[in-house]
Amino acid sequence: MPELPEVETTCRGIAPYVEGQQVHSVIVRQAKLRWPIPLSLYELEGKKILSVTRCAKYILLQSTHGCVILHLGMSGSLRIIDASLAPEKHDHIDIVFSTGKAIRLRDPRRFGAVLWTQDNPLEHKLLSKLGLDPLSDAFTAKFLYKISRKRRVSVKQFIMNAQVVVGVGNIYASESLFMAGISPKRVAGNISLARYQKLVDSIKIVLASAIEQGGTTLRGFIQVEGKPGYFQQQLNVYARAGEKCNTCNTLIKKITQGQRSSFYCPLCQK
DNA sequence: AAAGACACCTGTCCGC
DNA sequence: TGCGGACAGGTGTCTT
Repeated sequence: MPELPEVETTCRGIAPYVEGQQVHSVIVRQAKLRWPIPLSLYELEGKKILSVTRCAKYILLQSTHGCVILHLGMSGSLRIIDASLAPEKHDHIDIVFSTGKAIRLRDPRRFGAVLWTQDNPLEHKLLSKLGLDPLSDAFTAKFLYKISRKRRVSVKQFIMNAQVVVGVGNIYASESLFMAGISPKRVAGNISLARYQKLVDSIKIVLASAIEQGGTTLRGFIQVEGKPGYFQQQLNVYARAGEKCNTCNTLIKKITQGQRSSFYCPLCQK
């Protein structure tokens, strides 16, 4: 699923159908997601949605009295549908509006989450300790350089650490490191400020570009209107093990780091 | 405090 | 065609 660009694309897609709308009903067909769907979610019924925002990879639906905290996990997606449309196998939750439209959550693996809070969602346990948003001005080379000193973890795992920077998942971590010319195996604490500058620039470019393309679709990820994202057409290394580097024709390598696959060009990335 | 292993769950793909 | 195993875009929690 969803890394930051897919979540951002999803937010933008649902916002026009959701903001300012009255919730008619909440339908839960499968309550066993990552955490059980709380019964308090039904408090959303009758409320009006004020805003749709993204915080890290969480989608926040702020209503007049309480906020839905939604996460798509590995395989989740949201669509806007007519509420009368028959649900399919993994369509677990609908939020139905008085307009007759509904948000429908589909999530085969059920690593996603739907929670409800009456408090400030940013103070929620899941959100309060998150690192910087990579698209914010606060996310700078100086920041990465400073907090990486004495860290012995690989740079790839470091930029995937949500306590450092949020939203850089497995695809865009590999892609950003390729663009920056940095090996994913480099130790985070040994990287120079100048190279972190290159990395920060690359992360921002890769993510912004992926958002423009509607995200990456590898295994059926769909956007709100049911279309796929198109960024996979410009992946340089991710899922390309054994293929030729687009820059130098060297074969792309695949290694395992922190139990996740990493892809890189051994010649372009040092 | 940091790093690593493991957990959650289903679908798909590849080799035999 | 069927079956077993590896693998998949995430992240909280527990153990070293």
